[in-house]
Amino acid sequence: MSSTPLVSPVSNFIRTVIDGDLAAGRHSSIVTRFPPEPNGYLHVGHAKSICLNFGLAEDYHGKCNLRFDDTNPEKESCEYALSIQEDVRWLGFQWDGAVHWASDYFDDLYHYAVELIGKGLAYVDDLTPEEMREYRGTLKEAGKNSPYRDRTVADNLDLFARMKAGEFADGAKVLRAKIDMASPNINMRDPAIYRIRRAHHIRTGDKWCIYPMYDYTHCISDALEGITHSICTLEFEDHRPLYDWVLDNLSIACHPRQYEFSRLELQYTITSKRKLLQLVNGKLVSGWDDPRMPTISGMRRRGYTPAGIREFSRRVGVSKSSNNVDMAIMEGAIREDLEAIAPRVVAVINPLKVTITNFEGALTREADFHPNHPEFGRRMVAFGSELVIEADDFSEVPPAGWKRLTLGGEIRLRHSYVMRCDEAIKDAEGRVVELRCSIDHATLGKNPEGRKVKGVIHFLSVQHALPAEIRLYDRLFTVASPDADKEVDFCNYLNPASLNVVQGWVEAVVQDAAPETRYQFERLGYFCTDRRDHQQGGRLVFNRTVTLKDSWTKEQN
RNA sequence: UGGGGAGUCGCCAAGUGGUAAGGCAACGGGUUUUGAUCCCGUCAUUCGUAGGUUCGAUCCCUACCUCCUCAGCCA
Repeated sequence: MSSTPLVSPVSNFIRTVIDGDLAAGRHSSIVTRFPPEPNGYLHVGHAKSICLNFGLAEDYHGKCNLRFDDTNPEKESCEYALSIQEDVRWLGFQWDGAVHWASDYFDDLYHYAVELIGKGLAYVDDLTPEEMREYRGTLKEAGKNSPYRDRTVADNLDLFARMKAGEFADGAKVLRAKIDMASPNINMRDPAIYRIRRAHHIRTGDKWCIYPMYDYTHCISDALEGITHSICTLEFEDHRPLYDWVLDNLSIACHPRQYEFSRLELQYTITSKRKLLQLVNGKLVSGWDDPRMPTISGMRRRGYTPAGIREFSRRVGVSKSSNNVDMAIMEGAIREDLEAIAPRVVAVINPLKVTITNFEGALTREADFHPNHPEFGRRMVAFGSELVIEADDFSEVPPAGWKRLTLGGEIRLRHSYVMRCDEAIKDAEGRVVELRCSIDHATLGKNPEGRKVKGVIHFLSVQHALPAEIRLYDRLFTVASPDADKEVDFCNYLNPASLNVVQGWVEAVVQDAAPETRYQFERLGYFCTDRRDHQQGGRLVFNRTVTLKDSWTKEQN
């Protein structure tokens, strides 16, 4: 039931390119692709890429493929591939046709390699990895040719066939593209395109002992699928000449064009797969889907909505400049969606007992689930002689501008009576432990006469409320760029208060909520029943997705 | 002068040789039985710096400055 905002797409350089290609007749429609390696869980950066690629296909009435770049069997697993598909679908996208795999093209890739060898454009090299690094040169010095570079086509053909046949040990030889060891672009200094690796592949099993490299595979896979615009992040800019070189030298008619955009950097979080893995392995978070994680599964569990994440992606746009996106943009996008779709309900997370001294004759009242959407329905708001309110809503010595409860003061109990606090009862240490209050029986559903009551606070009738576990999340790191300093381990910046679990009370209507049900707890924020631990009709567990905007607290600081 | 990129409001980000969109944030004000939402208003004489071309430059040219990125048989 996510809302679909009727907003126009934001202009960006990729759309400009597409518009030009379409206008010039270079393509009649576009085909994009989202090409993850199934070696980990997707994060918010991938979410941006998904929204970009699938979004472009939608906007231009084209197609978008999901293709797994599964050319490094040692790192890949079916579990990852499955989670990636689930994440893409959850975000609200559907790939064109069946899922594609680079491994679908292993035979083609092999034959194209043979074609390259036949043209004298690839050779089998016996250099060790260390020797290869030495021969490669440096950023400022040209490399030098391998002594094996001039093997004959016949020898290369024979050697490559034997590599495939398993005659050589892992790492003993590689197939290299023969380009230019003096190129200022290191990617063009005879890059390896096939290596020998006896590893079990999740799809081809033990059929192959040689596997193609990314640079060689990606462009051919794109071409084979008829991709028109191959969009990736900026670090592949230097690889584009190689992408083009491979396709220019092969008998493939299709030549997709690669475009690069800057990867997303979100403040107070990290998106490095390696570091995310470190958090999981080090048990610093509960798992890949810990609600504090910037993974898609983590954001989902936290309560972020697909429409909210899509809107976030639209708002941050696509460019080539490095960025450091303010969390407020994400939170704003999430709140906007939740504001429209989340039923309102009451919860008290830091309870203070209130006794109503003149309860006799008090009534209950119906209240809307959403102030601007009567179609969401209504529910009864229970009242009782014993209530709980937020401890924060009472102050003996209120600061200037206070609109909440204070000794002798009146407030409106949301959806109920106007209440006055007559007495504060304290414990031995002087802490307020209970309030004795009285209600104005004439104020149910109407304003009191002769006076204005500004403040409104929420409450729950103890007798009717249900206990619930409420998990309050804050940012995972204490600094905006936790991994900016290479000298300091980002774990030093973990926020010790990123998770605060409290026992609170909720309205009984939420009792039968299914996992992943979203609510606004009035005046507190948006919450979502936990996917894993919440039990419908049983143990109630809520995750705080995001707080409400709070101009009062902000003003106090 | 190794190659490749980027520099427009606090954070994102359009834009074009014709006189700086939008969003987020912020700040005022109004409505409100959520200090929420909603509504109204304010928020870059200026586009990294310095020159040049031009009637006119953020956009073209030159030089400079800053930042990012590349030396896996990873992707």
